[in-house]
Amino acid sequence: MSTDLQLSDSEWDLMKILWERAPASVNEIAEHAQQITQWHPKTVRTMLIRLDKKGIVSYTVQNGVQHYQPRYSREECESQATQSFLQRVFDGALTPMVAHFSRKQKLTPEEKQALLKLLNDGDEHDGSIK
Amino acid sequence: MSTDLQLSDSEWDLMKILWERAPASVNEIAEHAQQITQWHPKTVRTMLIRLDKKGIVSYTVQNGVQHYQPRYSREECESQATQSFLQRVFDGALTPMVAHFSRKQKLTPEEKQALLKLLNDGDEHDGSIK
DNA sequence: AACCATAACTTACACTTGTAAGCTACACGC
DNA sequence: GCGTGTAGCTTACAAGTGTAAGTTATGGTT
Repeated sequence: MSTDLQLSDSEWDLMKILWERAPASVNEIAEHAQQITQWHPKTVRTMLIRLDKKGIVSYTVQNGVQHYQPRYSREECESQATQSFLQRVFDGALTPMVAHFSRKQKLTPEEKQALLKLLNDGDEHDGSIK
Repeated sequence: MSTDLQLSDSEWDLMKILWERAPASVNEIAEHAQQITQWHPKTVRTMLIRLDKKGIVSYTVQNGVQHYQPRYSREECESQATQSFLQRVFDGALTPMVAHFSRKQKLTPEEKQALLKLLNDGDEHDGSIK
């Protein structure tokens, strides 16, 4: 299942809009897209058609107008993308990536706090060290 | 500077070989590549030519044979890739990505330990909370 | 019934990527 | 000097992406 879910850069931008406001007509989508990008409405439609062919979105017709919606949650797509990114760049491991960030001082104190909290919370509700 | 550095999937695989054994002849590279992929040596050459055109690798000629080498460190490329990945998928923030991982229980206890250590070490040698 | 606006469908075209094949030129061995 | 094997150069071709334009069909308005 979850056949592929490889989204291109632009597709991500488009999907983000869909996840927020689906189901939406092409016009609604194109309108919101233009607040972020320079896409012509025709471009938006083409992209939606392609996403549909790839099985990533679907549409229903309401009052003779197509309303598109994602077939996968943002979470699912994030998961796929993260996996394949980590695989590609860091050979599959998360730690080196964060290490990288840490080294480069790209972490704000707030982020550090958030991460620490996350990790500690996780510990509690998991608890096992095998 | 560092013009672009967007590497494709296959290019990453190839670059990983280069970072390990550069400078290396096409044959050496192709040989190592075949332990990982199914690439024909001609394919490897084509990829190197393209990477050269993109300014990502360079070569010197030794005994009439080209020896290729990266023009950017793996770190630099990782940095770029991570930035653009986080931007694309998580709107630029690292925390949600790790959160995502955490939720999905994808973190092994070892990874958690490593991450905690990282974050704490970072704190010490940085120390400032603005 | 005819017309017009708008939605939808079909087609286009250049660039990138994956994956090489074919041709050429030089270098070494006879 | 001539052939033969490699290294390198040129070309190819299909799928995917970015970015639409052109054409048709359909529903609402007079």
